[in-house]
Amino acid sequence: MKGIRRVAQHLDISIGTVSRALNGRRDVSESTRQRVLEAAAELGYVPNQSGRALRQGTTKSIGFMMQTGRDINSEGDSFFMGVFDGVQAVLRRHGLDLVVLPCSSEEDPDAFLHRVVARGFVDGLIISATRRHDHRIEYLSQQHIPFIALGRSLSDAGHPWFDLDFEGMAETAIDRLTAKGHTRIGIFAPQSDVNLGYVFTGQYEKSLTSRDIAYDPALVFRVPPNEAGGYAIARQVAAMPNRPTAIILINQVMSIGLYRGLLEAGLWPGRDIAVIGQDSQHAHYLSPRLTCFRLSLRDLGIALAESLLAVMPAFKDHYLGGVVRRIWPMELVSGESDSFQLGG
Amino acid sequence: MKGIRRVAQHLDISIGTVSRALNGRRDVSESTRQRVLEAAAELGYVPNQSGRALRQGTTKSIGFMMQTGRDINSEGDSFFMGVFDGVQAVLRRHGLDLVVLPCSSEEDPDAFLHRVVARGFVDGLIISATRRHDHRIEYLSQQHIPFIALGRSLSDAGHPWFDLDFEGMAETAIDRLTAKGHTRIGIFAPQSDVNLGYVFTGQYEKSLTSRDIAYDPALVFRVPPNEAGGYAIARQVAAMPNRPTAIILINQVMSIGLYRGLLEAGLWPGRDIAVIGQDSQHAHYLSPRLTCFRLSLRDLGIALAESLLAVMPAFKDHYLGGVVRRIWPMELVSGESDSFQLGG
DNA sequence: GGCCGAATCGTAAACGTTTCCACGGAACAC
DNA sequence: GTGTTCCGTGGAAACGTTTACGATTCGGCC
Repeated sequence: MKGIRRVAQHLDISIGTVSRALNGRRDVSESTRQRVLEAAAELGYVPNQSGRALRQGTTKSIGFMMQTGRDINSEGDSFFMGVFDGVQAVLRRHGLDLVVLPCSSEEDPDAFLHRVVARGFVDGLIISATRRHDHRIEYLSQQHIPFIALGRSLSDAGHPWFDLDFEGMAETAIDRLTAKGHTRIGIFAPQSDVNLGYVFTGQYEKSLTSRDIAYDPALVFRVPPNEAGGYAIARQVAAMPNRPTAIILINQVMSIGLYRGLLEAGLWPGRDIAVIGQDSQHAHYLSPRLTCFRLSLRDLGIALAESLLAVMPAFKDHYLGGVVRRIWPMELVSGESDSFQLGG
Repeated sequence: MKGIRRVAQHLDISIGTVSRALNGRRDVSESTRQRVLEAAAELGYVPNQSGRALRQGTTKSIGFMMQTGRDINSEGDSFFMGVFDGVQAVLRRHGLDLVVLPCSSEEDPDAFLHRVVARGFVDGLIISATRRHDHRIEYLSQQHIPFIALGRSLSDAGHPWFDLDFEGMAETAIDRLTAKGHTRIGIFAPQSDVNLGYVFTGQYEKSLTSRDIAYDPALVFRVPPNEAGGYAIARQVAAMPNRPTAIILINQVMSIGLYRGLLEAGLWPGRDIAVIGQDSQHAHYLSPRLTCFRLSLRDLGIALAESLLAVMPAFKDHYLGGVVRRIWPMELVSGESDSFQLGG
């Protein structure tokens, strides 16, 4: 005798009553509910996931699809760990569980997602590494699976998304740099279809032209979004005849490579060239100290999970009906890497 | 009409036949099998996870328990992403899926694991952040859940584990350093119950005494295993009257903090003090270049997954019966951070 | 022709849970 | 005493799948 039957038999009552007692329904007397709870605890009974899911058509778990082993994600692996912590904390409070689903580099992301959804693995989804043109968005919208995309996309199906405030960061950084006399400001732009910060490059151009500074395509560096990319930028910059006087990298890890490349070329951040980057556990230990946009990953995870709940009809208290679009503000913290006045 | 019934109806055959055809049983004619496969592909049918799991008592998925938001894991968050990639690749080839289960910092790991197991979420488990005394090991052994622990533990229940070759690293590093004249060699030791490299400290002492070098407890630094810990070591070292001439850090991220601390104190790695660390995406961009133990995370993940399969009776072709204990060898690659002869 | 075995396929039970429905009894109003 | 309501409980159906088992067909062989 296993499962719910065991505790029912132990108390000599029906399994229906046990189930009702445990699920907090009110058509069961308070005395039997107490006895059931005790017995369940004593026997270490926890409802079987498959049975419950099969019956109620809900798995009580949320999937977080990520893609491993590709340069897409080098945005910062540590990025995810912090986010998971926040997401899981919120979900637990609502009786949900977070299951992270790594799509290996050998598998097609669309096929992977299809498998996950069709198998009925999860009640809702968070997808990351959103691409500018992303089939997953159309698919999930069409299948009516509650989901939220981490990162904007051009495949806008009126779907929910959550993204960093790239516009704000571009404007803030450029405002700060131009105030110090900089006019030649280099940035990183995504190479492929990865959406990573393409909003940023758009705002970059706007912010420049609104200040009557010419937009120079040569200052937009197309490299992979990882340490190697940062290093590559430094090498290119060092070799330029008319090099930029400042560089903005909206990415957690690129500054590591950039620093190394600059230092090798004899260029000191904060003295020979200004650098603004993004905060991370590692960047915090760069020297000279990096001026960067701070980011609490856990708080971001909390907001992300709440945004997902807001598009899940099953959660009436959080449900906001339609589509959620949330932009996460960032705060600039001063370091030494941009602390000089140009032409002074 | 949903699920398997739909494709059965579509072909006007019974659901049993459909199931058999898809599951590769041989009591179904080859012609109907082909028709079933076509129809399934056309209708986009994928067996429902809950139904299948309920019936066969197996979920075809492997859990990877990790703990987020604690300093335990700062061993390197990027560590896991690479490992996941390898693990998932192997599992897929055997029809399994990897689900990563993040235990948030707010939840008790033992309770978390109990919930996962009792709910029948997974067929097997990989547990990380193994502690020296870890209830999870006893629990899983007792429940007869196939699992493997990433990291050794004193709670040795004759259970399967997988760990880095700390003995080899200690011996190699000390051999290399003593050959260059070093006798005062500092190392990092775990603070709490985290097992992180406690094997290393043991071998460290052995390797020293076998070379007639006195073991000095003052050279064993108890700090958190993250960037801040590395930084703390540097500060302590700089302030010591009789400071070590070399430091070994068997951790992916500590060297980042250590470098910063040393440089702030005017100590140059590779000139004033020797440093040996562990490879990582970030450490690769330290300057001067870090002498470190290289590690392919993906390959480690592959070996880890194969080790797990070896303790799962359901996989007869890989099953090795009893307990698996596997030590992952590491290779030292020379950098500049220890490239000087002492007293030269 | 009758019988047997092999090859295919349909039927139905089973997995563990939730939930609808019905039933019995108590309480209450008439 | 009868009817009505309400509460608590048991029984059974249902979720979607796999699989043991039985049924059917067909060919071959005596």
